[in-house]
Amino acid sequence: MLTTRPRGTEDIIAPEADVWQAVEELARTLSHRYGYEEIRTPLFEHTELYARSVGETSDIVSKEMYTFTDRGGRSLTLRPEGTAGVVRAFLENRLYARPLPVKLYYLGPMFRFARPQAGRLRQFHQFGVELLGAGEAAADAEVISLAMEFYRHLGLEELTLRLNSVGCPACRPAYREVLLAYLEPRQHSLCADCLARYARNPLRVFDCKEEGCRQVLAEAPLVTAYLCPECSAHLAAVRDALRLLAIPYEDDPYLVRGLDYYTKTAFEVIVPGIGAQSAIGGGGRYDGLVEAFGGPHTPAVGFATGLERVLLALGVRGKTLAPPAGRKVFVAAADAAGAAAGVELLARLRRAGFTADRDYLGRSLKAQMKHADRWGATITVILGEAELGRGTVTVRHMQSGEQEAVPFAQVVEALKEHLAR
RNA sequence: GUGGGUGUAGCUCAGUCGGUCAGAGCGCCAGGUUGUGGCCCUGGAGGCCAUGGGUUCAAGUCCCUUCACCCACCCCA
Repeated sequence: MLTTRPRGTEDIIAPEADVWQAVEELARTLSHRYGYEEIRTPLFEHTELYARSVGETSDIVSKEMYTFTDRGGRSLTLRPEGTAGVVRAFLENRLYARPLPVKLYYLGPMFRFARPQAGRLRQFHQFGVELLGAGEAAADAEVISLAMEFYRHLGLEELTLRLNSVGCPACRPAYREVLLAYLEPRQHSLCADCLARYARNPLRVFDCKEEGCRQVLAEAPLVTAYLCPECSAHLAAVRDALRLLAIPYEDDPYLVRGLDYYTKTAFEVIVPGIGAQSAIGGGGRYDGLVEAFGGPHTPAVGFATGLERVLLALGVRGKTLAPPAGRKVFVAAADAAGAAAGVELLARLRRAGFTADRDYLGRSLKAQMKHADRWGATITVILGEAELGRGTVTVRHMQSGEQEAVPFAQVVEALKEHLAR
């Protein structure tokens, strides 16, 4: 156990770590471009926060939280998702007093205690945005637009955007009754899981893939048919806005997100080929959450995407992000005198912005050359008594194998020219 | 929480009906070059064959336990 990482966690090591950096950089760049600013909330919050926002009956709260008691006897929970913490911070820091809407993005680890499988870890990473203080359908469309742009920049294709509305406190309760009335005489056809859902959160029966349940659902009343005029108009407006942005989508009346705080818009992005967990991102509107926490009425909409799943999708398609520009210089020493002179040269190269390294194992020149090659040096500078006697260094271009003598004092300048291209 | 699969060197894997079975390729280190990488040749390091039991004269090789990983269900990112 000493050398084994906890189940469902991963070490991210180069070269994969480079891909992570590229993806994260894209997330930040795009967010800023859309006017979002970063928010860094704690990795753990009071357990109560999640219980009251995500919902007691949700799977996340009922069986997936990493909850612990600290030494002060408080119940804390490692964040299972980002929205609750952002909303808490929005209120605690009185961000509602800032010019609305407040646009925030976050990037970091989330924790959920579930059995790991393809695309599912116990510690995973999300990039998400929250747009608080805007109730217009255009806001929903913007959030979706940012999400789709993120995927597009990464080169992900074959994505499907699924769209639905889950109603609001004005219409959902009534629909819930209608649905319950429909399901009640058909309980015998439902699977065990759905019977539990029927009792706790009937909307989620729509998630079921069991044949029996699907047959029952085929005739079931759909939430979209029972939306109040406001929700109905909102959904239509979101569709219009998406068409205006030329973002393709599919209406999915069966899409019901598992978190209690969603109202109106719910959406999900699906990608094929990454296993059973094909949703790489999702989000929706939560117009009542801020108010439920005692804040001012603040309609809001957000989105989050799982970075592990994004990387999976990238890998599946063999897409690779551009590697960092090669400016790697290795300083090799032919002898002790060269090694001494190389120390100073190495420092100069690094100060000039080069990625530069040398040998620290006292290895032969041959071994140093081999190491330089494996390391990916574009240029190796060779130093020895012969060069020092002439006041030069030998610059070897690793790809072509060509070498030239460059005056010791002008090495940095010469390499800048060589590697400028 | 449930089900299925897997677990031999750093990596990918061979190991036949239990009896030289502890191996290969790649990688790593070194030598072949006296100051020079990529190809080639040679040599070397590295494994309580996941773990703990059991069966047997004898077990990576059969049986069971545990753990881990993978995949699927649940659910979601």
